[in-house]
Amino acid sequence: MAKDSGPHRQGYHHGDLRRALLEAAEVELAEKGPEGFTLRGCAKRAGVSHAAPAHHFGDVAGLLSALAAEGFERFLKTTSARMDTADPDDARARLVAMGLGYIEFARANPALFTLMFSSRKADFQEERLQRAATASFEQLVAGVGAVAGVDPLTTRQGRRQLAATWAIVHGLSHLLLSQRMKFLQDQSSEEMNKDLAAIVSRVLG
Amino acid sequence: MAKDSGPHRQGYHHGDLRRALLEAAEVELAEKGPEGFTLRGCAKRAGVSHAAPAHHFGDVAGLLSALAAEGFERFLKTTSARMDTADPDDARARLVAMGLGYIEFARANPALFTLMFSSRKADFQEERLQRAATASFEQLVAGVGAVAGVDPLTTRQGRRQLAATWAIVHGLSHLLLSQRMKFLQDQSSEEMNKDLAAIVSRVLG
DNA sequence: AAATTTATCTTGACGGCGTAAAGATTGCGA
DNA sequence: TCGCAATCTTTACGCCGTCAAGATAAATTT
Repeated sequence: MAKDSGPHRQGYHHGDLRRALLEAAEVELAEKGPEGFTLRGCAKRAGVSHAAPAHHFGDVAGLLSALAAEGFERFLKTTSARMDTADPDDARARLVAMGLGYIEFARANPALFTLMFSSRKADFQEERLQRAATASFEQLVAGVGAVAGVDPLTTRQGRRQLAATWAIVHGLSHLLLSQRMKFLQDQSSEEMNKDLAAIVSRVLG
Repeated sequence: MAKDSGPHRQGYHHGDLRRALLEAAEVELAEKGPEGFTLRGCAKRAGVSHAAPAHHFGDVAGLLSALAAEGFERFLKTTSARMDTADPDDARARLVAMGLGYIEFARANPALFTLMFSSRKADFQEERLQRAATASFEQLVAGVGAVAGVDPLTTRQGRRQLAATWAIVHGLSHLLLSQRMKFLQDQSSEEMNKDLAAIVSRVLG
């Protein structure tokens, strides 16, 4: 009687509802935006009752925290992959590449990025989320440290360099996502990417 | 029978409910955050029924749009006042001052700033909001133009300078508001302000 | 293999939300 | 003064998140 979808869902029990709900939540987030997101909508997408998510995630904050944690894990993969395309001996080029990966992730996953950086709907005390977010931060610290030659957190100049690096890539990401940089976004995609690369490498240089 | 609060509210009619609702909305926003904000909460704060706001603002988006418009108007005043504390002949110093005013406003009005820049709950097609936001943008363009010597929107280098300026101050504002720059915020307030000034003036220099 | 426990999901209910419609009250112009 | 328009309240609807209780399936024990 149950309509199978994939290897799971053979009736009353789902099989891997946790995974299905996370995927449904990402779609819900992308389609409705972080403000229109609803738990019941996720349940409907996953084909279960509105109260089913509670058992796996407790409440809506639990689901969004898990999704945000996955977001940071994927975020780290994206920036790492970008870094590895640069000359391994050129710390500055690697940091610039990481920054461009930061912006790339934001543009490719706007709703997820917003959840990760512009929302209080996720609980950043939750362990997995905290660890994933910290790992991304530490990658940034290491990247700036490789350029500066010291741990940026230990010196005043290092902290300033760290803050400037983070702020420029985060500011560009956030302003692009909120559609406020029309003067950049009205251009062709290649032109804009050239501008972004030029801006980031100038500020980090 | 009616409990007077101020010169208005003499019974069934309020007197200046529109103004009272805007003030209530700002308090509601500051206390509950942009996510916990409710229209009924605003009405309760203003001492009217939950459906009263509809007549003045239509729906919740109308109220938040009006509040965001006021936010941008105050924002422009803040940045303008900051600019005027700098040497009138030093375009760069004036731009840096404006950027620090940008950050200052964000820190002084976190919930309002979030509504203005990180929310889709306001309708940016609404005329007054659009005009107020545009005016702030134009001030930024003029400030960068005064440093560059040309209209930044007309040249590639100008657009990059404009984007970098905006991104650095906006990125710092947003990351500070979301409590993610602990390595800056753990310091004393004066130390942090010195860092912010150094970062902004270095990027704009 | 049967019985029992545990995990998973559904159903139903509650209060709070935004909003629409209809009624009550007041201010204002004719 | 009378009638109209503006302002506010009341009531109602559907949707939301969450809780509690029940149904079902899987796992474990005997």
